Amino acid sequence: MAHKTISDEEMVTKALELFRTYGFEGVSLKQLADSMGLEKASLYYRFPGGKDEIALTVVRAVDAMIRESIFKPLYAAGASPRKRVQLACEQLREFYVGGKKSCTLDVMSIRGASKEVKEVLRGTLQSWLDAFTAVAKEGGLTAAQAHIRAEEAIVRVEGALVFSRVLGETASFERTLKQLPDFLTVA
Amino acid sequence: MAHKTISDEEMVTKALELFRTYGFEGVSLKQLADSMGLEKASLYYRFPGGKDEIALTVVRAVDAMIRESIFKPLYAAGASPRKRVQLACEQLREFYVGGKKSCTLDVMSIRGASKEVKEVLRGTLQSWLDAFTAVAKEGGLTAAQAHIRAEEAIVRVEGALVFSRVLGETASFERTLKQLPDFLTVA
DNA sequence: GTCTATAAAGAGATAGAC
DNA sequence: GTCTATCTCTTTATAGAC
Repeated sequence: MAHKTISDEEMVTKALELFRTYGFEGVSLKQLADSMGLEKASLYYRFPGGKDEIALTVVRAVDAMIRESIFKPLYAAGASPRKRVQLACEQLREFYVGGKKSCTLDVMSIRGASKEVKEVLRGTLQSWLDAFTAVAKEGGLTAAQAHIRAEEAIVRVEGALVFSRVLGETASFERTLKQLPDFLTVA
Repeated sequence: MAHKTISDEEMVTKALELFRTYGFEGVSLKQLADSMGLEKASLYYRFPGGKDEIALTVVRAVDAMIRESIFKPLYAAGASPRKRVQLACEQLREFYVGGKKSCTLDVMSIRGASKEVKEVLRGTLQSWLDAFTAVAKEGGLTAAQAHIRAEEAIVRVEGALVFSRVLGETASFERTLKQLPDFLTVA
């Protein structure tokens, strides 16, 4: 066929890859179009709002993705709280590719993206906090303790990703993930 | 006078403020010039390499700044290791304005900046790691323990800054700083 | 050492053919 | 649903007056 076809899902995947690497301001419509095998104008057919709308779609997709693969299993009964955290860590490892890829909460929260994008990021982080808090409570921690541990757990993951990016290593990210199951469930 | 004058130091201060807020790609020469009260062309007189050179100057200045205000006091005898970490935390609080400002290690390490910039960031982080490790050893931790604690301490600071930025709060940053003196010196 | 003016390339965005 | 063509604005960068 003369015209390229690419599913919405693939478009979001390509866009996510670019945004998480170069940040919102660091990605141009040409880069986005090239990565999808389309012309710039074609992107406006699917995303009339341009780059802002693409970015918003991406962070919403990431939100849905990790809600499904990480937060939801944390609430699911059937396995022990510790085991569920362990599972969540495996998903985190996969999403961040062993610490080699940055977090959209980090790179997309640098000023430049729209208010809507920041609002989505805020919601994602809050849900992450809630999920970690819930599982920590179930693990036996007090409500206050659970909240603090949840916050610190996320802080460590985000910090390890920054640390890993700057030093070009992944050991700190791996060590951080290993700590989480006990950190979130053992008083 | 008809022509504006601004010291190199003030230029770097203005540029740092912009870069740490908007990231490398998010800052234009016009923004830089405006913030300094100069025309774009005037920036090229002082920084013939353009934006790349300005960014490099900024991260080098930050490196020198925190080397002097944070790392050096950590090595200075006279106070207990714990007290020295406490002092370093006060400097960190000041530099990050209580958690309201981002870290250049974070925002400038997102792809877009030059290799030289990344190399400087890497050096700054390594020196930070060394300083925290040294004080932790002095505090009584084993070499292996000290290194891990140093790494984790930095991870927590960087993570708390990201967390604070996304949620628009500063409590997590403050809590993180409060932990550091004991975390780095008590086995 | 800073300015005005301008070049050249790239950005986001739209119109209209197919 | 994607294309080519084009528009406008911004970006980086340079030339030359003062």
